[in-house]
Amino acid sequence: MGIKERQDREKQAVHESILTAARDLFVVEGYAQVSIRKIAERIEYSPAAIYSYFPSKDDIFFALATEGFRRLDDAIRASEGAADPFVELRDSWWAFYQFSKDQREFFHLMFVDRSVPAITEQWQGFELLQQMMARVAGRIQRSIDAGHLPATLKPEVALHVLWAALTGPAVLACTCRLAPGEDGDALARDVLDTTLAGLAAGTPLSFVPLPACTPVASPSGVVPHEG
Amino acid sequence: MGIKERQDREKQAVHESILTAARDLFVVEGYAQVSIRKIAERIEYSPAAIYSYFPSKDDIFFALATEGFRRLDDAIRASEGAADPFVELRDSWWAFYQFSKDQREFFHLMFVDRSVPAITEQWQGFELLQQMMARVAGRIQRSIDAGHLPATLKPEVALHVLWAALTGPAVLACTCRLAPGEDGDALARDVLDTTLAGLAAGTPLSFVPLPACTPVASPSGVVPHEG
DNA sequence: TAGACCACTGAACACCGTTCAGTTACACTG
DNA sequence: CAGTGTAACTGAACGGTGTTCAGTGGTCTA
Repeated sequence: MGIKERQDREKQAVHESILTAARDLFVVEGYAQVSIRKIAERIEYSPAAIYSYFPSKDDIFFALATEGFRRLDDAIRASEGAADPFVELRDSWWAFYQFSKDQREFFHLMFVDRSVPAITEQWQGFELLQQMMARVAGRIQRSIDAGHLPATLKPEVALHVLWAALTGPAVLACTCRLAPGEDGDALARDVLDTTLAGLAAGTPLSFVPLPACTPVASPSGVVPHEG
Repeated sequence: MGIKERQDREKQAVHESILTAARDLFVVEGYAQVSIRKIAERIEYSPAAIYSYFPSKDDIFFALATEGFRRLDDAIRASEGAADPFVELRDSWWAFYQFSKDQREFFHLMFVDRSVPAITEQWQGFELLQQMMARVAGRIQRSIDAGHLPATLKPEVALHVLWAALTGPAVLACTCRLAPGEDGDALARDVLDTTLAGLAAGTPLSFVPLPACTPVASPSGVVPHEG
């Protein structure tokens, strides 16, 4: 009874072809330029057919964002191998930044675009993300063990700090917000080295309340994040 | 001969009302939800009338982004006053982060949204931006003079590093990319303190070439930035 | 072979940004 | 005051968007 299998295979093939068409279009033209009709034309189906495979356009790009995390994982794993654990840690984050340049549209989808919903445990790429983070956290731990970073540093805190700090220059480059003539690579490198130096300096993190900061009343309404 | 003046005033009033309507709509609903037709309905003009005042929708939001820089400037100036120059410097960047939370949609327009074109010297807010940067650079200089930061540090380099690093947590919060349950404020504070500690540690910046990093061939095509 | 199922289509809906011919109200000129 | 020119403004349209839905046609099942 291979009929069901063949049908499943065929469905899967169309499913894949939609993703391939969407990827091909958005990698060169960006999210905003990709329409359901263009995807449909490319795979030689009617626009309506796509809705048998994905509930909405955003779901197609959510799937691509998930693929983006796999690609990022590959890039970070490819940066393994340096003898010095601290150099290897630095390579991880340089790979993260390089990913934001080389896979610009994927990066935008994963970290910038608001039409991609927030990260939750339910998301199918969540486990991969955790594995990826665990891998980098391992490199941080080895740097601690080797004495490059203070023993008081929690790897997961350092991980988030590095992640957030490096996201900055990556986003600025990705959204063309660098000052005219500014060197994005130099900026990213400076941010990376400064953050690593700051972590090495052993600043207490996530514990001290902010002293003497300008008090700002923040309206704490729940901000829905675009439908 | 006040006729021309009155007409100019009236034109200016409509011009303002368009910006006001656009601002009111996008502050609560976000850029994507604001349409020319909604703005037109709000100011009780036909959609086509708006094109007598702004060449395109993007130009309306470009004007609002410029206004956003004025608001950011206000927020940073309001953070002045701490006795210790290093605390005042820290307050500047905390104000920057708070701005990204309190004026979420403005921040998004200014630093994240790709439909806002790249910053150039021709842009009318460029001078304000430079003044704002000079003000913060002055705070950095005072921190150097007071011995909180090394004398070898170039204020403008430190400025860009802080800017880029703080943009990271702000963007992650703004685009809902924080891990479930993650405290955005704590992350921003950690990034800020780590970066300041890194700068204080006197890491050489913008000079050393990257040693032992994974070589990545970057396709250096000019990436046009969405029409 | 009859019937069920389901992938798929064509047409439509309600939007969008933008353009343009044409109207209308107003200021200036003779 | 009458006529003219100008510029603001409108209504309708164009070509696009994401999405929905009734209907069709082919394939598999009983």
